[in-house]
Amino acid sequence: MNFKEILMKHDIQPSNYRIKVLECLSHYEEHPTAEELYQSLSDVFPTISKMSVYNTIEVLLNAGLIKRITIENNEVRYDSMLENHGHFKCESCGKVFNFDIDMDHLPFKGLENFEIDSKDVYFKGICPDCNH
Amino acid sequence: MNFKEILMKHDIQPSNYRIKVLECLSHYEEHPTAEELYQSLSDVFPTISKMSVYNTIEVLLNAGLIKRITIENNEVRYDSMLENHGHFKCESCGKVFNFDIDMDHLPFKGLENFEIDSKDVYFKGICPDCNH
DNA sequence: TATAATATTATAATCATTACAATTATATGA
DNA sequence: TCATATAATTGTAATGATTATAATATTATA
Repeated sequence: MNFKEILMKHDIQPSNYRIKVLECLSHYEEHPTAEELYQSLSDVFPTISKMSVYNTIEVLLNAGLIKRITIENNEVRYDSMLENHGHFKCESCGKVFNFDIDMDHLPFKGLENFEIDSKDVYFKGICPDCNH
Repeated sequence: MNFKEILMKHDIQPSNYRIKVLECLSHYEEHPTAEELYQSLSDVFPTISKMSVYNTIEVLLNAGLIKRITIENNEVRYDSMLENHGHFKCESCGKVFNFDIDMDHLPFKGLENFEIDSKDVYFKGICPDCNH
């Protein structure tokens, strides 16, 4: 998986920031907030501004390479778009887990004339670690 | 359906504000923001403060009588808890529609040891009115 | 190299929500 | 009924993530 090539295929200049954000979001089970992304990138690029993080997110969102997750009020997280999956948020530790779900076979009805562009499934509860 | 009795059953004093908020949220296909709730209540109670709307929402949320919907970044909406349903947001007109979905038979796996307390399904796309 | 286009930065503004303290209304016991 | 405690409501200010805007730096390309 070469993030530089992915970016170029989408006509986006593969700047270091953009490559690094894609890389961060592709780590399994990582669903950072903009702030957490800023912290991560600061380790590698000490002079980066928070604006650059927001700009980078914006560019990647528009290209459809990443995705916003808004399970909770006041907590916007980001995720890569590698495959369809649901998100489980532990209400105890706050961690967000991916889980497998077949988005093409959800048992819904009543949207016959609607054009459905995206589907999100969010669960909340307690994760095994917190439920010992 | 008597909102006053519902509130009393949950040990909540049935103030006029609380009754009215429950009533607003029980209207089918209404998913107001806090701001929109404030506008609605202002029509009936001209002296109401926005703080009272937030307080009332908080009380009803804690009692499990209403529910937050956070489909989009920066747009928190509220919904009654009458039955399980999914939410479809039209990306053209912004309206949020309910749709039927069988939450007890979602095709997911991988959460064997997780305690699942709530499930939300959010779709986005274009509604029939906007897709003429 | 020169120029245009794009990326990055810094600063200030926005705006929904929250915090907090003061006031008002309601419930309950004497 | 009145006094007091409890809860509800209000007003003001603070918070904090995101956005807007303009200036600067970098990159691409002729």
